[in-house]
Amino acid sequence: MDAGHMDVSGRCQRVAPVLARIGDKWAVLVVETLADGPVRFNALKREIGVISQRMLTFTLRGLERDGLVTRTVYPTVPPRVEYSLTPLGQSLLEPIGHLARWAHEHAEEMAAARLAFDAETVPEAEAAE
Amino acid sequence: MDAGHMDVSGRCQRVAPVLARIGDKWAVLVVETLADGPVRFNALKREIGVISQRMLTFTLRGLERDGLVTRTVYPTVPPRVEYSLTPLGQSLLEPIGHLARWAHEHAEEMAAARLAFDAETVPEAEAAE
DNA sequence: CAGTATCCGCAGAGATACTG
DNA sequence: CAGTATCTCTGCGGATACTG
Repeated sequence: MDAGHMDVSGRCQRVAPVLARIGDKWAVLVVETLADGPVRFNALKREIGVISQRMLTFTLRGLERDGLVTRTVYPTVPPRVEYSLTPLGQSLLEPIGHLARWAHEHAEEMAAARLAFDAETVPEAEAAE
Repeated sequence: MDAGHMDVSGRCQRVAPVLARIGDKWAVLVVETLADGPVRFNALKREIGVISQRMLTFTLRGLERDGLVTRTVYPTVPPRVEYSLTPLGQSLLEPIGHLARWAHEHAEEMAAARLAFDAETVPEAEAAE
């Protein structure tokens, strides 16, 4: 874990898997939803809304594998499975909070930049026609 | 930009595009490489190492569109194009720095969790055979 | 040097149906 | 309720070749 991760420009690439997790379309959403406490599978599904079972299961597996969430099964007659954040998962809330703050504060700037860029690009495509 | 982004659990989804950027396989890498100052296209390519032209161009376009980097063309005989971070792009260095810190500090924990999870899962698959 | 254009393979992701 | 299994389609991402 100390070497063999410098394949890019000399910067430590241990961050790459974390970036991948953060970039995961659903992972952050699930973590955020779990922030307030344990949530059952279908409740999670309902909260997120548009996610498919397959993706939710897949995402939860990944998070569980990375030690970010725990899966607790209550062997009741209607099966009841609760997911909750591990301390590691909770600690992740901090950096993604920073990210969310940045996103919130600069969303307009980015949107404006996009409009400006598209205004510069799209008309050319139309004019070429 | 004030409404119509609450499709998930009531949390503002303006962060989603930012998350997508961060999650972009190459975007963060490019931004980090640009942190020290303007870099030319091929230098960028060489620094990153394994990226294809297509992806580098694509990534740079996206970053430019989002107002994170600027593209400056010097009309010399051998074309010279420099990319550099905008103030917005530089401000992004902060949250991803937090993220990198977290990644660095918890990489071992995550790796251990993975090993434990796989040790729990893989043998079952082998035992079933 | 700095791209653009084209083709292709593979993984991500949704829909659906079935099980314990 | 909480998944697993299968099928499929989209689009990311790489390799290659060509252009200004």
